[in-house]
This record gives sequence, structure tokens and C-alpha cells, in this order.
Amino acid sequence: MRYYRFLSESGAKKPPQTITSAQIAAALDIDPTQVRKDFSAIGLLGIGRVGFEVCEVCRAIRVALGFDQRHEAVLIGTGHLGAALLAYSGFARYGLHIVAAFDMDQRLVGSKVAGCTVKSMRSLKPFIRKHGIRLALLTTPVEASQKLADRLVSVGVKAIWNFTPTRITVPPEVLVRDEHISLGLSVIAYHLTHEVDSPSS
Amino acid sequence: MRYYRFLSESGAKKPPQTITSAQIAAALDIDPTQVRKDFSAIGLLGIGRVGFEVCEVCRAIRVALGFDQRHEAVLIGTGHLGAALLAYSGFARYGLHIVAAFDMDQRLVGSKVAGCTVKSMRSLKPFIRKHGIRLALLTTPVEASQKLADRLVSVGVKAIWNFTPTRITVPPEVLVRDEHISLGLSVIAYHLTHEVDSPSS
DNA sequence: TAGATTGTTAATCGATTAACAATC
DNA sequence: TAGATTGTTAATCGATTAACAATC
Repeated sequence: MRYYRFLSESGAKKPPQTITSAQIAAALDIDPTQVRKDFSAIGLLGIGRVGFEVCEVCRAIRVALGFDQRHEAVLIGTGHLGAALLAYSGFARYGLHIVAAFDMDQRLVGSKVAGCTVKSMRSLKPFIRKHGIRLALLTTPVEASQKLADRLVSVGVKAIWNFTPTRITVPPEVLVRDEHISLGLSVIAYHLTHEVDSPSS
Repeated sequence: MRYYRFLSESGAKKPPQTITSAQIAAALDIDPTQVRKDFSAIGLLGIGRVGFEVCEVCRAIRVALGFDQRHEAVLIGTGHLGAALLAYSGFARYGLHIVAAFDMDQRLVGSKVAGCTVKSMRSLKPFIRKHGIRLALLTTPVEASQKLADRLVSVGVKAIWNFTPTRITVPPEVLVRDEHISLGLSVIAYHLTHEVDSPSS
């Protein structure tokens, strides 16, 4: 979560290998007690008078969140957004590897997008079965999301990262993470509107 | 927020122009009281025995969140993600209009991305001043985010929609909305890892 | 030892849920 | 009128914050 981002960023810079819960709390603008509680929840103990060892904390978080394990995923829909995700190099840090990309458009099949060869949808099911894929990224622009989700679930996919503006329904054991931007949009629109109402405050 | 998405979607289909708080609550899996409370918070009153008028609710939400106003924005960084956002047609529904795109890369300047001509960074400040732009979308892959943010703030930008994996700091009156995917990633990684630990539960 | 920071129990705060008279 | 749904007050629940003995 946010701890990991902060610690792995700041940890590289400064030589001191320990950090106090108060320092973390100040940087992330939360309560020091919260930090200690969260850490102890994942079986992480600090050292009295010194604080926490940065490396130790990072490793514990990696283990708790599963970043140390390799997760293989497929990406469906190689449009603008799909290409952006394929090109993003930050996933590997969290153990996520996109091992194949698929697209409905037969004209795109065989072409390379961000160094990844686009595969035909026909090979989707066999591929997932063969490699035991458990995560799929949905970046299809059209509203075939639900049908696709059903197909994915039927071959054993356990989590769907949904970047489409569609709400999809799946069995309870499957996780769907929606990455809609409409929520962020509403926050921004609200701020801009409110700004107009009271420009000075 | 979520109400608007649900109501504007379902409202188009069914003829009945009214909906009850219980129906909304069931669809969104929240408490009916919560719905009524949220609605009354934006000065929205229902009708006894009937419920709420769908159109009326939608309009009130639009007004409260500022979707009825026109918000003009600039986009900086026309990479994959920038292109995807430019091509996304859903923004207009919320009153957001991306009126110009900028990029550092001089070779891209003048070319068209998703129907929008890429402008030089040199013209960024004058453009913002001239058009009174108050929102900027940051999709620059490199770590020039902070410098860019400073420049944007200095010419009067009031909100920054940050799609870069960098944390940027701005004066308190400026809103920064981070659209990191690392949070979603951690949720997914956790689910997949936990799945392994107990496949049957 | 003295000082600072932790782990954890207790208290506060806010948000969510329940209950019910008022209303159409 | 009778029935159903609202608006709002009261109660519960959980999470955040405070306090403090234990620890290095």
C-alpha cells in the first residue's frame, strides 16, 4: 500500500536504515499509532528506542501483499489504454508480468504492441488453461466486457482488473477491481465548481 | 459519484421515472438510509410513498458536482496514456473538455493525436493564461512532474489530475488527484496471494 | 541508568445502521 | 383511509486517536 511506496522511495536515498513510526506518520499525514498498528497486524515488530528497519518493513509488506510472488496476467484489448499498460515498466516491481496480449480485431493479430505480439481471441482460452493464468486485465473499449468476463471466469481466472467503464458481475470468489476514472473526475469537478463559488477562501 | 452512474445508466432503459431509496440501495449494495441521507445533504427531497424522481436526482447531482458546468482542461504528455485519455469520449458527459494537448518532444509537436494537434511546451503558459484554464491532466512518463506542476500552478491552474507515478506537492488551494494504479495492484496481488493460501475458502 | 519509541489497552470520534413519526 | 416511503433522531458499530506501561 502507501507505506511501501513511501519507504521504497525514501529508503534508497538516505543511509539511515531505520525509521520511526512518527516519521512515517508525518510524511504520510496519518497517526503514528495507526502505523504501528498496521505493522503489527502483519507480524512486524519494531525495536524500542530505534524504530523500524526500513528493509525489514519493505520485505514484510512485499510478502504480505504478495509482491514477492510472480503473478502472470493476460491483457485483453490492445487499444490506447492497453498499449499504455503494456509499455508500463512499473508492474514488475510488484511481481506482475503481462505475458500475453489479445485483441478482437483480426487486423491487429500478429502485430507488435509495446514489444508484445498480439494474439487472436481464439487462442485465449487455451492459453489461459495452458499457463494457469489467474489474472486478466480488461481494456476493451466496447461493451463486450461482461461476455469476456464470463469466458475468463469459466477457464479459471480468479481476478479481473477492469479498466472499462462497465460494471461487470462475477461469482463471489472472483475479484473484480474497477479502475474507473469517473470517481476521480467527480472529485475534480466538485473542487473546480466549489472554487468558483468562493475564490478567496 | 456512484449514484449518478447508476441512475443515468438505468434511467434510460426503464420507463418508470421514479425510484425508491430501497431500490437504489439494493443495486449499489448499501443502506437505504444512507441514500436518503446523501440525497438530503444536497437539498434533494423525495416524495412520500413514491420515492425519488430519477431525472430530478440526476440533475441535482449534476449541479452539486459541477457536471453541468463546462470545464476546460489541457493535457500534458501525449504518450500512450495521454492518447487514450484524448480518445476517451466519456468526459464530455461530465462537463470536461480537453481543449489542448502539449508534449516535450519537439518531434511530436504539430502532429495529430486522437484528433487533437500537439502543441509545443513553449506555448503552454500563454495558452493557459489566455483561455483561463484551471485544470491540467498530467500524463508525462518522465519525472518532470514536479517542475511541470510548479509551472502550472504559477499560471493559475487550480487542479491537477496526476496520472504519473510521482507524488507532487502543491500549495494547499490547489487540488491534486492521484490516479495511481499501485493501489489497485496491491488489492489484486493480495487477493491472488490469499487465494493460494486457502483455495477452497 | 536515562531517554525515546514501541505494543496495546482504553476513550473518543465519526459513520453506518436501526427505529419511527410525518407525509403523500 | 390505508399503505408505503420518506426525513430525522437515536443506537450501534467500527475506526481513529489518546494514554501509558514495557522495552531496548
